[in-house]
Amino acid sequence: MAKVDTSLVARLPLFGGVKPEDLDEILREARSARYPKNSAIFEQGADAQSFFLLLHGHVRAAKTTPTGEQIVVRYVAPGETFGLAMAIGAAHYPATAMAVDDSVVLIWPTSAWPRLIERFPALAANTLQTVGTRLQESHTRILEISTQQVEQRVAHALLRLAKQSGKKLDRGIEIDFPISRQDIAQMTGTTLHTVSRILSGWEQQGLVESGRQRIILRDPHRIVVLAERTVDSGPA
Amino acid sequence: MAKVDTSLVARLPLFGGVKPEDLDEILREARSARYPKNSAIFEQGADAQSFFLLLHGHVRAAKTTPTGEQIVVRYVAPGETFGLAMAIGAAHYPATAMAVDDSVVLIWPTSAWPRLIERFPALAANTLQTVGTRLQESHTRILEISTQQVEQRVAHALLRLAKQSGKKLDRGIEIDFPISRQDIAQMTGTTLHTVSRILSGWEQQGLVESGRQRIILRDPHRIVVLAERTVDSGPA
DNA sequence: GGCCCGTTTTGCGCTATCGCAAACTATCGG
DNA sequence: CCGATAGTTTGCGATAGCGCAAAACGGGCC
Repeated sequence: MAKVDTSLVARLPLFGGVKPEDLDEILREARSARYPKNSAIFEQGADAQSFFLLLHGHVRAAKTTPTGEQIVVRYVAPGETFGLAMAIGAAHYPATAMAVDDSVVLIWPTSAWPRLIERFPALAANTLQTVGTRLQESHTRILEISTQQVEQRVAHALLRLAKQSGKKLDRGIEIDFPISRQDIAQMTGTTLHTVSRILSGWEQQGLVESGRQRIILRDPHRIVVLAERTVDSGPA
Repeated sequence: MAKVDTSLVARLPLFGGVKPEDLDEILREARSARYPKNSAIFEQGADAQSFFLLLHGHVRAAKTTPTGEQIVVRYVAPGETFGLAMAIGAAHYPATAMAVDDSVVLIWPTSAWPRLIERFPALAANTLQTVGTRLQESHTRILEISTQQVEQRVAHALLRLAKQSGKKLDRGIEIDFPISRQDIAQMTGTTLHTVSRILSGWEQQGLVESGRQRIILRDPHRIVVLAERTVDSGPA
């Protein structure tokens, strides 16, 4: 049913070690769907009926507290899976997924997962690998929130976004999907006000160029320096 | 070689869906070892030559920054695995593991993992599950550090420790391994001073009873209330 | 072309929490 | 039994970052 080009997805880590003909079979179980910019893909707490592979676009996964505050768990880039609640044995999605750009995804029913990993054990191994990597990143993030100041955390966050979804311009590297100050605040455990102040400062120093939901790193190297700078003071 | 009683480990989540005779085979690949209190099991950055299953005792996994600050990634309770670097495709341990109590572990060589999961796919599925669960917990922790104040975070941390490794006393619930103010600070992203102040306060209110590396929750219910309390003020 | 709405910027006072320093106190080894 | 050591408590000043409020700014829509 899915008229997805096999060759496009064959190289993804998820399918490493899977034979081409098997890949066909796996893909046959999926359907594809398009989500317009700013549409919800699934909501935190909803039944985890499907899991997803992002083909085009960008998806924001965010977790909300009972009192309404949000954090951005991650931005999903093309080629990555999301909504893997079932792999971890959860009946409900632990976060909300929203397309931040027009996005195209492959969708498998959660119910297909047990059969898939039984027939294709490499899937489980590959998924374990990516989930494990995310766990590590998550720990790194905890380490940063716990030990660094806001400016450094913002620097790290932007550098990561640039690496994951940066678009090379001659003026610098642009994060190639819409992202607000608020979003960055939710990635770094601070407020949009503080992020705004920081970016304003950086803009004056020529480190970044930014506007409405748009950020260009003009001097990535100096931002790296900022990110690694130890707490103590600047020039005496 | 391992003279471990099969029945003791058969019920662990890791071995769910594994036939008893297979379990024998798996265990034959492991050796067991004893680590005295405060001895290191592996160091962050070292070659990930083994992975572990904790049988008795308690292990602290901590991550260190280049500048020496630490955070506690988690406390490992009996029956849990740790040091799974290979499952996530890492050649080196991303954290340091230390026995906080005299501990007994099963040790498999990392090199055995690929073969094990090939022969026993349930192992991969089970591990995926536990790693996924840890990922979720990790996200919850980020959410807490980002949105709650220190007192609430400490409350949550203690409640979790109590649930995971609490020993029922008639005076309350005791966390049944040695844990310092510093440790709790490293779990909650604060300083030992702040933790000390908070616990002192709680002690006066009869919420806890604590001493040197020892904490008893005397009134878990009221601590739950504290943990969930929204930021704003107390009684007017 | 003008209006409306979501985003961003910025000022300002406030405070939770840190950081340092110093005193105190269990616990363990001898 | 006593001293050394690691952990804990507490005071006090400093401050990074928050929270509120208001203004400026785009950009798209009609």
